[in-house]
Amino acid sequence: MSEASGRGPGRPRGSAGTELLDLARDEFLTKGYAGTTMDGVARRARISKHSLYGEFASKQNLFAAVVSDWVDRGADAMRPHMDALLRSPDTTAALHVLARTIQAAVLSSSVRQMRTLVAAEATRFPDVAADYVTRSWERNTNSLAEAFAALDAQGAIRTDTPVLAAEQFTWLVVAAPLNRMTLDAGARPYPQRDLDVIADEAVATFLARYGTPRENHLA
Amino acid sequence: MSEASGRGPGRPRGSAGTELLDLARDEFLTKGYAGTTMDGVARRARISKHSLYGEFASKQNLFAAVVSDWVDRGADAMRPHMDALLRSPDTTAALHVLARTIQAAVLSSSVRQMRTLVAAEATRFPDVAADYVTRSWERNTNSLAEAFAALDAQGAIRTDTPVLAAEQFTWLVVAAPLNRMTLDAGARPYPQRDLDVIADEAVATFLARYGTPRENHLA
DNA sequence: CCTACCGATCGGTAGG
DNA sequence: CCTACCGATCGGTAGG
Repeated sequence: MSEASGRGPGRPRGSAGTELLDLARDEFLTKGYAGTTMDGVARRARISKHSLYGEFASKQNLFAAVVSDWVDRGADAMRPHMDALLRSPDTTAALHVLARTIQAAVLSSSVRQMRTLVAAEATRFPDVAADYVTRSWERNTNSLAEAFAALDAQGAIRTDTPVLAAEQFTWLVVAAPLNRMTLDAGARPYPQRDLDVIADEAVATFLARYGTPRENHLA
Repeated sequence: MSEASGRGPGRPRGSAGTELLDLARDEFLTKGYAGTTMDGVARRARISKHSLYGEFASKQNLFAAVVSDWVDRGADAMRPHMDALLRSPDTTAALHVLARTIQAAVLSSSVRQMRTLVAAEATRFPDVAADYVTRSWERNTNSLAEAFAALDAQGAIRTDTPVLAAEQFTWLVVAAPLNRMTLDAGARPYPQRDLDVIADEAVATFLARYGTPRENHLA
């Protein structure tokens, strides 16, 4: 793992593989596509540009690899949280927890930066953008939709359109703060108290529509 | 208005004022900030770079003017639609109409492109981004919140938190398609039928939470 | 208004 | 011969 673990008496190796992709990702997220230079990536990785071009034939190639690697690692981030939702005896409480989990994930600095970057370059890199949407957003939405379908079968909620319910839940939980944080990067950090209110109200609205009487959600 | 309406026998004038801002806006929206060149703007406006720098001292200055002008023109776009909502005897039907109006506005190509551009440059231009959020998004949300407060007073809906209700309504209506269209620019046009379903389901969920019994929204 | 420039820096490639 | 890498510089283009 250490970049200084040279073999033999030779020069310490620079970054490569996953470590190189992480470096490059940070450059792209911080400076944007146009603002990122191959020189800068190479310098930061302590390798020559020649070596960098040996791994990635062009800047476009590097960009696509960075986004693809990022998508790989976060594609099923929501899956582990679905079990807790399905096994909880208190669906309302479990939805409150899930709402905060989704907020933490989607509103994280890295996810917001990656969304902004991919959107900004969607015209130049339509394949990268399409891959991001399909393997990241649609995958996580489908995980939640499957969980909602299972809850419907349990009688804990009631919905015939679980995908639509999953999208409504997700956006009730994150859309307002995501919009604000994305457009107004210079603003003060979003208060946790405001996020809690939004999460609570999202669950309340969701259950007003999809809750079942026996769960007594609206008490 | 015509750019060829020279005065006297002289050379036809190039673009200036609002027309110049429109040209520059299209350049920024199409090519992004970094991809837009002052040479390109000047050439397209048929003025010299010298003249362009006479009106805007720098590229940053031009960018700020373009966004500010855009915000000026669309700041209160939703206001005229609030009257129809308040005067309609059928609140449910009026909300369906409003949902489609909001979709048409927010999902339009120009609004999506401007959102993406401002977000991409929010780090470099925090003031521009903050101005956009405050005078565009917050203003329109507040218009809707005022209308919801009036509907509550009428007994047509029931809410003690009209701003929150307005945000929930807005994002139920536009968040999912906005996310898709923003991230996946190369995709086929969003089917109107899908937008209609999303609008209808948004109204249904909204009224499940905020509707009043006497309106019989859930029949 | 235009041509002609500047200092700098870009993505990509050369020889060794 | 191979790999991994270097210093230097290419042709073009950016904002000004």
